[in-house]
Amino acid sequence: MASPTVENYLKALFLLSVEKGEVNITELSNLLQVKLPTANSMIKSLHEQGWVSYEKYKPLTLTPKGKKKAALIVRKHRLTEMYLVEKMGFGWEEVHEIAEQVEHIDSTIFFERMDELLGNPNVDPHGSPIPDKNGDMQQKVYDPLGVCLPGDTVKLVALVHSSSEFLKFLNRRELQLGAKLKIESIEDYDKSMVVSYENHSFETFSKDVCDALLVERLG
Amino acid sequence: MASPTVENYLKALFLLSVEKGEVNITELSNLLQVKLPTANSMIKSLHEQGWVSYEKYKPLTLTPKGKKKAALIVRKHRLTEMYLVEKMGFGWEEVHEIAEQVEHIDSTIFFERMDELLGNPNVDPHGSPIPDKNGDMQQKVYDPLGVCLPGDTVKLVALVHSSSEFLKFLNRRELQLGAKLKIESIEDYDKSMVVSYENHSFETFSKDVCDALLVERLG
DNA sequence: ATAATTTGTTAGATTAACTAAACTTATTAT
DNA sequence: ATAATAAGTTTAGTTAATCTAACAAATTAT
Repeated sequence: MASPTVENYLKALFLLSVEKGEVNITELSNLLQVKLPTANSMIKSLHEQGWVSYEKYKPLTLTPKGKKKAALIVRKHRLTEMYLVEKMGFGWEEVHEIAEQVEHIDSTIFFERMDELLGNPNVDPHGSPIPDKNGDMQQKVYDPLGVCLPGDTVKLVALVHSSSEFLKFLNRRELQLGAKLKIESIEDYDKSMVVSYENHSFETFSKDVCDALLVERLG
Repeated sequence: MASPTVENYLKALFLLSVEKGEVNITELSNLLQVKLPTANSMIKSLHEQGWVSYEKYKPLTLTPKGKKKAALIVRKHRLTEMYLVEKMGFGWEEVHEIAEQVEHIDSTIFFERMDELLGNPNVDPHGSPIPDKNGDMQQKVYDPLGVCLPGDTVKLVALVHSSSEFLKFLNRRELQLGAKLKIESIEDYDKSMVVSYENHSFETFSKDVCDALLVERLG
């Protein structure tokens, strides 16, 4: 029905609006790696097809139909990532590129079977929520590690972004989702944090890293 | 690199040349469900890109480069079918459509992992050979059940074609690859065969069906 | 308030993949 | 041998997705 290209535009609009609220065409074209006029003319066509609400020079919004469609693509993407990690033994840093392609497969039974074999997961390997079959996604709001205080004990539950560089950085430090972290101290000068977890004691994480780690307070 | 469309043309050329030797553009356009001029102009472009040898009004052949490329697409298709049946619990009649899409995924690690998890299979769920990593495919020549004689005992090892109607027909009769068949008798009038296997005694198969079942003689 | 910058739009082209219609070459049947 | 049919080719045109270049509107900074 919708081409992979159209699906990618819808997904990008969805993800941008989840993280920033408003979406403008420049951001969209950057994310999709196309030139501005390309995105502009595509937006016109998405508007004509009822996926997007659009007025010249105004920010973009998905229509309910567009939002649902987009959420279901995100669902396919995140289910695939989970499947690749859980059932095929891939690392969390390897799955994005593959899922980028698998998400466009048009087969209800394929993704339903994945979902079933995984036991209906509600988060992907990076802690991002998996929309349900109706396209509804409950976005939990977590604190970044960066707002916690010395002495706090927290559990790592999700990541703000999942670039493969960041994921490899975490791999090198053996830090995984679910890990219990204790904040030992905070360096006042640069806000870097010293934390302990599992068999890592007194690891130092920069402010940048801390702001990308989403945690749940314990106790 | 090559678009899914180009990949589909190469795969079609490969499969047609395996089963018929020569390939003409009309057959190709029928298989791909496009009009003759569409196939014609694509063939010109495949020729210019070095995938296909082509002279006006002459039958088509893949170049070695085209043949290897095509075989590796067939490899991805058949590995996927095997994976879907063995690891995801699909029936052999459900996997073709999904594999038609998955075969275009560009990811070496993905298909290598599949291959590994499957234990490097050399046939797909319909008994068709899976080309190796170099694109080499050894096509075994099997007898169709239709040439066997009363009293013969044979093993079902492959199918001539795998339309989902045919596969469902076999499902209804609980006939699977690997089944040992005993030929009880042949009806002279229409060449239909009466065979027994597993817990089915004296099932009748039409000539058409017998010619589509590939077997290996036992003992 | 106006100049500078950023953001968005339009116009004009290109490429890939497709079509219908018209035409040509090859094959087959009488 | 030639007419009829089948197969293949060319031409001209469409749509989706992209681009560059030029221009217009909106926002920001002085």
